[in-house]
Amino acid sequence: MQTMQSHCSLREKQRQEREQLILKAAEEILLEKGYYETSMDEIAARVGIAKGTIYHHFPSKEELVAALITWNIEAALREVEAVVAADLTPSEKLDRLIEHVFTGIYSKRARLLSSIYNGIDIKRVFQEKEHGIKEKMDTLCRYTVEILEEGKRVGEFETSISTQAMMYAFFSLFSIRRYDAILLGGKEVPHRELFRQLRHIFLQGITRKQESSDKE
Amino acid sequence: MQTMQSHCSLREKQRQEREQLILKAAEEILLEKGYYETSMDEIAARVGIAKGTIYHHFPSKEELVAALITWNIEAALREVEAVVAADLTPSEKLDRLIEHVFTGIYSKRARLLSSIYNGIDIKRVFQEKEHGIKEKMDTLCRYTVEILEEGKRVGEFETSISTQAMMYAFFSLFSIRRYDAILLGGKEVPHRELFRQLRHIFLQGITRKQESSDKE
Amino acid sequence: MQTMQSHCSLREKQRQEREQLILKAAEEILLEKGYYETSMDEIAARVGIAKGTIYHHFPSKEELVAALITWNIEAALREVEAVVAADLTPSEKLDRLIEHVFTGIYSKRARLLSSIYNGIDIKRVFQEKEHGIKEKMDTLCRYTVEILEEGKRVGEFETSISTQAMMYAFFSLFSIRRYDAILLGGKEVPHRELFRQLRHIFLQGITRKQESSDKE
Amino acid sequence: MQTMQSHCSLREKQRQEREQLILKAAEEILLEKGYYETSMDEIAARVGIAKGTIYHHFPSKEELVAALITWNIEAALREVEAVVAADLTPSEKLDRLIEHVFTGIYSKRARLLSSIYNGIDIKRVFQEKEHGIKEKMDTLCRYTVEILEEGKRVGEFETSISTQAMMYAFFSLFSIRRYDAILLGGKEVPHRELFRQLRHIFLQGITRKQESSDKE
DNA sequence: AATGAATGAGGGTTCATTCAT
DNA sequence: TATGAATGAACCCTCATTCAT
Repeated sequence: MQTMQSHCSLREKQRQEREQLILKAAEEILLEKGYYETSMDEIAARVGIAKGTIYHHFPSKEELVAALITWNIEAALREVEAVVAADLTPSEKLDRLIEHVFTGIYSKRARLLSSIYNGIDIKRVFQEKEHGIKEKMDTLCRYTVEILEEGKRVGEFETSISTQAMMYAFFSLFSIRRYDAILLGGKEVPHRELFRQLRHIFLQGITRKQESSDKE
Repeated sequence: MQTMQSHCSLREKQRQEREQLILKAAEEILLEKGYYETSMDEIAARVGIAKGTIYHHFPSKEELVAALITWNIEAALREVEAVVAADLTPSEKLDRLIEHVFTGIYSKRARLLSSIYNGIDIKRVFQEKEHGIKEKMDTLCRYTVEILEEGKRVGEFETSISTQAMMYAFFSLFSIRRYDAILLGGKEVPHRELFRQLRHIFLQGITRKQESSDKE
Repeated sequence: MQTMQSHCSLREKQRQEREQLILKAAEEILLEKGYYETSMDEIAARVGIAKGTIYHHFPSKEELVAALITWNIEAALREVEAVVAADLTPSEKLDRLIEHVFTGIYSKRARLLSSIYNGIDIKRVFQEKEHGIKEKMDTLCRYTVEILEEGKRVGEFETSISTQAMMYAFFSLFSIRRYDAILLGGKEVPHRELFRQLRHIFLQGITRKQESSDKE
Repeated sequence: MQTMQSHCSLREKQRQEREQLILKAAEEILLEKGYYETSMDEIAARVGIAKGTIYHHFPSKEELVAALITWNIEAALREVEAVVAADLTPSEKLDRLIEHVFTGIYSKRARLLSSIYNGIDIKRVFQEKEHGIKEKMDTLCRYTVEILEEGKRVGEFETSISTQAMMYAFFSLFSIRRYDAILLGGKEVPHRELFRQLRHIFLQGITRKQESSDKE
């Protein structure tokens, strides 16, 4: 029985490892080529397994991508939770969050999540209840909203700006890499510096000023 | 001769009308479904013509989309030119530009242009010289850069923030609608108000302050 | 009435001229590209008329090609008839015929006819009765057969070789250009000399020898 | 290991068999209808497989045909090599070669090879280096040239006829079946006898004569 | 469980032919 | 009658998914 146990868990472990490899490969290719230009063949080839094997782990291409997204969102969620739980002022928390966004933005995760919200691509996967992607995303938002509203309460953030607008501004940071092609034209950028300045713009934009602000 | 004239121009007019119809339909479906999920069949069906007819107007799906993009960029370019040429302070110019972006953002144009920079999708079309899309995009950027740098010169914008960073921040406004699904959750928004606030965040973020700014 | 007459015949003349232009253009492109790679669009473009106009002269692409073939075969037939009617020995007649073949082979006509018998391409057109292509071709053959058999009667050609075999050998001369690509490899040939030698091989091959020949 | 071996080779064997079936079917239809009238659908249907399956074996229609041609040329090459290596006089070698041509001519191979040099059809496939078709064809020619020139050296063939002309005459034998439709008119022929006589014409045509030859 | 060949619906594209102007 | 835009069937090819081994 024990043998069977360990046998099973070994199996299970191998299975999980394999699954990770598939997700890894899928992520890479997805980032390189996008959803539609990524074929199951290529994923299988990169992992070094047969195409059919992927279907033992994921029932369809869409589900594979959904799993990938779920996995990434959960990771993001954990990070955000840590930030929220930390003993910091709202400004500092937001700062950390932006740090994560940017560190991530030039890393795989954010680019993947961004490429996913690339609008139309895989939209349907998101709406489907089973993966709870929407729910997790909502939780993620709620945490951020909490920080912002706490910031307003303690007078750090401008109360005349709706939290929703702040959220939009915050999320728009995720999309920044999309404009590399236009704004860089091939040149390299010192990412850190760019990040520092963008963070400044954003924080400056939402920070509370003594003598009010926009009256229009 | 007159007959020929009018005959020709009638033909030509009909041709152009049809072309517009095709572009219109393509734009709609493209916005709904994205590049890959949009089939020539469906476009034809929506216009109410045969699939082959599309190919009398556009040599390929890619070219059809390229035409659509070109058309939209040119329109944007004209608007930006008008703003640049106007007798306004840099702040006011930028304000107008953002106005356009937002008016557009909840219009087809910006969503289309945004969905285009969706990363990988139609990238190749962009690089191809013939359409001059890249060039027009560059021109568009240059205009914006001019406004920003003029603003720095006259002391309206913060000189310690690189123009590039400002550009990134500005362009990120284009992507805002992508987060509707997460941040709205189906609710409607008072777009005008959201726009006003986002504009505020952005302008506030780049505006020059008396008592310094970036403390990091 | 007379006016109408002449009016009609003028019309008719113009019509015929137009038809010739179409046939001419079709012939050119057919020779360049073959049947399937030749499009009605291209033919119309080369003539400088609208595609629809071709259909006022020829009910279909196949019929257009059939007309072209018929036209060429009739011309060939006239030439052969002239040779047959001339006051020459069978050897001399055959010589003239070969001359025609070769002069033609490096001319449009033979290449066209050859490209047509390129096997499969337009086979069906040939079988169709209406154009009488088959009949004309048969007539053409009969003339040649007559020459060969007369040659046998007067002792010029080898009687132990069947006329049919001679015919096959004779016709095979038509296909010679097909091997240019392999046998020339880009080099130019002195066609006249090549022709002279091939004629020699053929005539030598069928000429009567004193001491018989192949017994096997 | 054994299992894997046999497993692999079984797979591989099946694969090869299937590939042969596809080539077989393609050959048949190609001969019946020619390149352009042959559709992948029909090939698949004749084999009794799905269209997509063909693409697991050949990356495109052109490549499928190229494979077919390559296969046939290689077979021809082997035969020719055997003849060349044999201990025979040039005349005898040529005789054997013609034998092959004719045996083949009423077999699939020669008809296919002939239909291929049908001018424009599949030309491009030939020029492409990868298949080495051109090279193999050249080798094939070289062998034949060797025989002819050896024959001239030993006084069997007429030195006043260029080897090139002989080659043209020789190759023209390949095209003979094309004239069946005209020269046979549906009747059957005793192929052996026809072959004997054509061979005679050809050999007689190039054989050295005591009392000169070409009188022009 | 792993394999990878087979499937077949679906996509983009071409082009002979039709037909309203 | 000439035009050329519209048509739509047919083609080649791709790829997510299935299934026999």
